[in-house]
Amino acid sequence: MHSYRTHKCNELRKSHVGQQARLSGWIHRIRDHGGVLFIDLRDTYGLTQCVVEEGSSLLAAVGQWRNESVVTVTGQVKARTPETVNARMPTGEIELEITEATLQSPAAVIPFQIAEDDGAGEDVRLRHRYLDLRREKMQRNIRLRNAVIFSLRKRMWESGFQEFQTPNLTASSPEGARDYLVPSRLHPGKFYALPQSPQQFKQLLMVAGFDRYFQVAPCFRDEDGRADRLAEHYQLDVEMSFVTEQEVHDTMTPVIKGLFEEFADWTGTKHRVEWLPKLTYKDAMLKYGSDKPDLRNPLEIVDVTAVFARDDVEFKAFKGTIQKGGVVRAIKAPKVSTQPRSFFDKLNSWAQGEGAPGLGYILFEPSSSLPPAGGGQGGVAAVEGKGPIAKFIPPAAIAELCKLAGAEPGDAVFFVCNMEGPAAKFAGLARDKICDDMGIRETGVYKFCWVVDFPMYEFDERAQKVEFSHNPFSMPQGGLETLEKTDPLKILAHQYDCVCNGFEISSGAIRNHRPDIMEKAFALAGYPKEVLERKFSGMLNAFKFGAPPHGGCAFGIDRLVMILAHEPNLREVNAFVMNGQYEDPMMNAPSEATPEQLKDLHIKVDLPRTVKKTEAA
RNA sequence: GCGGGAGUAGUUCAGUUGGUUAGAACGCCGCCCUGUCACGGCGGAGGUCGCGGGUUCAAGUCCCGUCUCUCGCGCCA
Repeated sequence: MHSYRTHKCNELRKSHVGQQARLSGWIHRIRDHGGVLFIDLRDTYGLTQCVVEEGSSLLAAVGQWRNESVVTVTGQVKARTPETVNARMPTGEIELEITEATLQSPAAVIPFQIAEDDGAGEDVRLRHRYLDLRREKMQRNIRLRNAVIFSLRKRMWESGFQEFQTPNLTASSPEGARDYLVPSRLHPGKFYALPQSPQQFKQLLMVAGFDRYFQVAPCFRDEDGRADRLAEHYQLDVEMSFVTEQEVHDTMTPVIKGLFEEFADWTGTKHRVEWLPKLTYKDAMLKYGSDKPDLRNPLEIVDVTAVFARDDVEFKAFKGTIQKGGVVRAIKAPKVSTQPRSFFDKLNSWAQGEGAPGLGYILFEPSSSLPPAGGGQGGVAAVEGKGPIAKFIPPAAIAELCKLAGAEPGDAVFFVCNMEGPAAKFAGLARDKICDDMGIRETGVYKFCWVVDFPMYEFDERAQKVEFSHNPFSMPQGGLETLEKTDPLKILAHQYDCVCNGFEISSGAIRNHRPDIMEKAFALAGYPKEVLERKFSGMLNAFKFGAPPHGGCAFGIDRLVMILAHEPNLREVNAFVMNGQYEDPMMNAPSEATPEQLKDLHIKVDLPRTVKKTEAA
C-alpha cells in the first residue's frame, strides 16, 4: 500500500465499501464522543469522515490530535447506517474506520480558524497566508485564477498566438508610473527598472516578425495601493502585426467573452455575458461621466447647459460658471417622486462631502394647470418643476429641460455644474451614487464594451503644458497630417480600453511604428528629438529597419479573476500578496539590506527625517 | 502628502453619563460523554484596553500627540 494515500479525500464512495484505504490530509474538525471519535479529514479535493470506533486502542492517542495537524489514516471503508448518512457531503455515504493512524506533522494552535470564516483581519491572514490559503474560499479563488490563466493561454494559442517571455531586469518603460528600481552591482550608480509592462519588448517582437505575441506578464508599478491595484500584477499582454484597431477588438472579444461565459457561474449564480457596442471616449465621459462606465447602471447624463444659458433662467449659481466656459450636466433619475425628502437631502449632503456645493435637482410633476400627461404637446407630457431650484426656472425652460433629459412626470434630474472635466467626473460619481441609493444597478450580468477614440494629448494643469494622455507610442488618428494640422488637444489616438462592470480590464492601442510621426508626436508634447532618441533609442532604431504596423492590448488578469470571483479586492485572488502599504508581513519585505550588500551595490542610504520604525519580526 | 473608518483575550466583537474584580462567542487546556458531522455537558487559563502624555478622587471611556491597519483622494491603467 502507498505510504501516504490510496485515495484522495473526495474519492471514496459506496462502491469502495469493504476495501482497505489510506488517506492523508489535514484534520479539518475532530469530534470526540468519549467512546467514539470522528475526524473530518481534508485535502484540497474534499472531506472524508474517519472514525475511531469504540474500544480501539488508538482512541487515547488520536484524542490528543489538534485541528490542522497532518495525519495519515488507514482502515476499511464502511457504509454509514441510513440515519448517519450525511447528504451534504459527497463522501457522506461512507466513512473510513481507522485501524492505523500516523501523526505526520502536529499543528500548533492556529491563529485563526480554517474550517470556518471567523472574520479574521487581513494582517493576521497575510502574516499566516499559508494558513489562510487552506480555507475553502481561498482554495476556490486560487483554483479559479489558475483555471482562468489556463483558459486564456489555451484560447490565445488556439487563436494563433505564440507565448513569449521578456526580461524583468530592464530599463524604464514609458507607462508613466513610478518604476521599481534594482541597483546594478556591476555598474555603480546605475539601475535596472522592473517592467511596468513588456510594452517595448512586445513591439520589438513585432519588428522581429513574430506576428502574434502573447504573454502572461508580470508588471510592476511603484504607486500607492488600492483595492483594485497591486505593486505587482499580471497582464494578458497581446500584440499583433498588420492589424487595424477593429481587428484587435475582433480578436480579443471572443477570448474574453468566451472566458467569462466559461466561468460565468463559478460563484454559484449564473451570470449573463453581454458585449455592448463600442463607445467613444467622448460619449462615455458625457453620458456616464467616466472612461470606465458601469453599464449595469441604467442612469444616463445629458448636457443641459443650453437650458441654464437661456435669458429667462435666473439661476445665478450656474450662470456664472457657464459664462466662464463651464457646463451643466443633468442625471435623470426615473420615478423618484415617491421618494421621501430625505432621499434628496442625503444625496445633497453626500455631494457636499465630496466637495461640491450640493446636488441641485428638479422633480417633474404632472402640471396642475395644463392637461395631464399624454394629453397633447406633441407627446411630451405637460409638467411642472418642483424642488429647491425650480423657482428659478420658468415653465418654458422646464419643458425644454424635460425634453432634453427625456424625462416623464415623476422623474427627477440632478444637476452638476462646473468646468467640463470636473463636471463630467462628478456627474459620473453622482450617477453611481444615485443608482445605488435607488437600488437599480443590474445584477447577474457582466457588461462589456470597448471604449475607443481616446485623446492623444491632454493639458497638464500642473505643468501648464500639453502632455501625452496615455503611452506615447500610440498612433495618432490621421497620422502625420493630423499632427501637423490639428490642435493637439483635439487629436484622437488609436487608443482604446475594454471595460467590464465599471472596471477597466484592458488598455491598448495601435502603435506608432513610424519614426517621423513619433518625432512629431513627441515634439507636440514639447520633447525634442534628443529626448526621444535618448529614452527610446532601442525601439526607435528598430523602427528604422522595417517595422510592421502593429497594435495590441493588455488585460489585467487579476481584475478578471476578481470580477469572476466577486471579490472586492485583488488580494483575495492572489496566493501571496502584500498589504495596502506594500509590505509583506509574512516574508518581512521590504527589509533593510546588510552593510555588505549596500557596499557591493555602491549605495549609501539617506533616510528621511521621520524614520519609520522597523517592524519587529 | 491629504481625508473617512478602525485598533479591547489567539480570533471576531460588546463595554452605558468617566465609577468597584473589563465581558461574550469561537479557539485553547482539563474532566465527562458510543454516532457526530458547527457534536454536547462541566470546569479552567488567557488582557500593557495599540503606544506616550494630560485632565480627574477615579480613564477602555474625556483631551493632546504618535504608531499601525483599512477604504478613498492625490498618484497610477
